[in-house]
Amino acid sequence: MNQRKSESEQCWQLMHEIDFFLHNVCKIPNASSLHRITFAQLRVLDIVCRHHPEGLRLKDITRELNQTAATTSVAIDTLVKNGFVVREQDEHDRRAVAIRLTPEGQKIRDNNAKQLTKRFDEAFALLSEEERKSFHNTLLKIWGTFNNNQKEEA
Amino acid sequence: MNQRKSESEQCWQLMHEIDFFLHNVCKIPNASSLHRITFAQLRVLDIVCRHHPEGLRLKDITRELNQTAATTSVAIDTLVKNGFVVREQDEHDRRAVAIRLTPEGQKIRDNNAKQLTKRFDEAFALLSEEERKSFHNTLLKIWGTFNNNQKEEA
DNA sequence: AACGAATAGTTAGTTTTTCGAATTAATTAC
DNA sequence: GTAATTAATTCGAAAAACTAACTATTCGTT
Repeated sequence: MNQRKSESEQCWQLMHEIDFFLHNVCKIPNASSLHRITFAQLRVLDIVCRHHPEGLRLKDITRELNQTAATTSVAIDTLVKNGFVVREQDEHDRRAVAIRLTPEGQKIRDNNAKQLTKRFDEAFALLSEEERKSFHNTLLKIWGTFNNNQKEEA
Repeated sequence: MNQRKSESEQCWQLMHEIDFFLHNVCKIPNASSLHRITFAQLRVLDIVCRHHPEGLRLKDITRELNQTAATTSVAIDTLVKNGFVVREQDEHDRRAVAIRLTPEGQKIRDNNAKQLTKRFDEAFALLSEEERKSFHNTLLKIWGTFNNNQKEEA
């Protein structure tokens, strides 16, 4: 007989498992297809791609990844080294850099995203548009709660 | 008017969000003391905990993590070093090791689970009954999809 | 206008995570 | 009883993450 668990407990455990599955979904068996890029790098590339062609600042990428600036900076280093993005001076603020996608970066991103997206589609196929939206909203709400609590503790 | 996003794009974003959510919410800020454990390590500890007190073999952990044996071995190294698990000889197969939780490891894991549950409780308190149920159902649905897919592949 | 505070980003040093390949030891198959 | 397989470890290397210290620029206040 399975022991009674609170709804909260069930939920975070489910999220744990889903997160784990998601990362496995991202492991493409035919590894040659995840061409010359790791999943973490692809995520950065994806963020930059969504802001093509204006580009965006390192600060913004850091926020979207919810990571430290140092981590992002190093990640960008690798992407620059591989020729997928470029660092440019921001016109308005000379402290800032603008990260922009190169044609090569765009190509890599499109190729890889296509394959991953296909797998995601299957994974989320059972959700209706409405369900996804509602789920998305609740996630944001919960996240908001956590954020507020954290600030209070600080 | 906000531009209509493709279904794929929404799924991709949902995946980013779940991942982001987990990695931030499940980072318990009280990492001050000896009770320091990373998210990846907690995942291993969680697997071992589910097989307490019999323990389980490195091979099994590797499969559950969907990772290489080398990766798992190194992860176990860290957990052993911190006193959260022990390596023991398997009785039936002298090549194999049995990974078992220590009381200290159990404590860490329980403590973590308790805090996470508390966080979700707080967040859920601000949601309506309906919202909570819908969220839970969606989680179950996604989880179910992944489980089915895995079985098919096997 | 000038000073200090705040912000953007980089660099250095460390630890963790991951992989592939090589290695050791034990077990299974024929 | 030898060959093949399996379980786990080790090594070398890269990526990813963090903190802390640092440079350069901008903002804010007086």
